[in-house]
Amino acid sequence: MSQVSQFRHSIKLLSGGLVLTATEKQALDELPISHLFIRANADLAQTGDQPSRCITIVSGLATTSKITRGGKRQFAAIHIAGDMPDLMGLHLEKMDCDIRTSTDCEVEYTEHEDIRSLCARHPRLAFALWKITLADAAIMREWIINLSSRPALSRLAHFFCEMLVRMESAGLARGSSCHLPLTQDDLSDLTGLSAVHINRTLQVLRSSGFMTFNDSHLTILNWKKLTHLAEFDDRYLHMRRESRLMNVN
Amino acid sequence: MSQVSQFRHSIKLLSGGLVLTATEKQALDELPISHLFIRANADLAQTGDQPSRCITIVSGLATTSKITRGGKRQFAAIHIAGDMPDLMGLHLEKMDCDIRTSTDCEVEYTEHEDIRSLCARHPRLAFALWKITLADAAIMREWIINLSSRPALSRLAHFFCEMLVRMESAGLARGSSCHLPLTQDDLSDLTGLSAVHINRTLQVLRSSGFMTFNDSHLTILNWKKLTHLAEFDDRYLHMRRESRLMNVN
DNA sequence: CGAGTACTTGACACGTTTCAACATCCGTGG
DNA sequence: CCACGGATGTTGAAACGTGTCAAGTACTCG
Repeated sequence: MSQVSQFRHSIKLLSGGLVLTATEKQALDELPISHLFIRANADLAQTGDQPSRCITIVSGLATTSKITRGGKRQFAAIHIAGDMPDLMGLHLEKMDCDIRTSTDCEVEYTEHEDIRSLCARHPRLAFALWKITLADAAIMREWIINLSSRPALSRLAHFFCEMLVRMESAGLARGSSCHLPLTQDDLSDLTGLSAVHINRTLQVLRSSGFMTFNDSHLTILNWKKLTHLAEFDDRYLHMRRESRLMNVN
Repeated sequence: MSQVSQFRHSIKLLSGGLVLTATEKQALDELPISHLFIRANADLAQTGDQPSRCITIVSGLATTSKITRGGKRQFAAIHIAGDMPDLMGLHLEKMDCDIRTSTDCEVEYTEHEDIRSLCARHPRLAFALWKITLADAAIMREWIINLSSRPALSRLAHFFCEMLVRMESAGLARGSSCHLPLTQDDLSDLTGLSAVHINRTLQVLRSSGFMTFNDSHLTILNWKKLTHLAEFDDRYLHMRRESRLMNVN
């Protein structure tokens, strides 16, 4: 029996526990999927591309970014295992952003044509994929709020809260800790703060005792106080209740 | 013969010129739609709601916002005629944001159940609606860039560039000018800048000679220079070439 | 006429950026 | 083995953009 694809896994996971029928399962199993390993800092898609297939991340980190005139790269999203970062390419003619690996990545490719035909035949699977793009949009909405209305300390804290919940939901956290290989420069591009200020803000977070971020390792020591500081409310992530972080230490 | 709904019009417009088949047209015509007038500053949907229908704006302005702990309202999107601001409610269980009218609005309501059944029977219409949500997401991506990487002057200019292109595409602009009933407080919530700073920045924009914003009226006097100042590139709006602003004055 | 809303202005405070120097770590090649 | 360069992290001091507060104007509407 063939191994279940990350693609199928993502649909189940992110669709809020959709129970697949036998024919839906079969359709997913028959979906041609190719499996690839990609090095860090490689382009998965570039602005202006018209991709013919879409990516599911099996492992590693990737980012969605745009370049501003100053040449500075600014991140608009970060993607972890299970995410489908260029699903928008399925319906939009051209990519309006760059998608790059941030670490070595294992990815699956699925042809747009196959997905379209799958969606046409199985509306519930189409809805599940559609929902994934809507959940991604919800995250962007929250990022807009985070960027425009929270000072450095809360903003950075908010980012870490989001990442731990998402990593936990992807099965990549142990307790309230996870591997998160981002440099302070990455955090700068993610939060819109200067790298120097990220450094100082990290020190404040560390000294608060609520969390640490060292050696690519995020550890949250006081979830309650950190979420309060960050004004973090995980409802925008649209995850199922039972999969949420419940630690109250 | 019944009047063509804004819903149907939006699907055609935003789907990049989808040519509807006879049966698709019929399906759209048979879609039950109710028509309502809503006063300014009224809630269309609130955080936590589980809406059973979705809105198409026929006229007026609406916003998507979230409240931060300070009680400050921050906008994550602004919607004009033809937009479907709560389409995410079709697949997400609960609203993660508030949607409110900003002016008096004329709206259409369509039941989720009817849309779902329409989508199941007509995949191309499903794709068109899906694409609308993806185009909205693309705007949010650009807002993230705008908020995190551009100083007040470019940021505000960028917002005005976007609005003129969108209004033009909705048929609501005359030349390079449009009615845009937003207060400086609204602009503050839209750009993440203080109202006082909006005021000063507007003065700079005015004195630059590139544009004016007075009496709820936006006029762009030098499109080329303003877009350059704003780093505005309309490709993220995913409109069809021919509908783009072509004035180079 | 008074109240309310939107807009305007000035002075000052504060958060964040910038720049420049330095520390640390790590893989690579001599 | 050590020397080196490059990427990453750290620190200090100064400059700058933006926020805040407070006062005042202009306009509309009842």
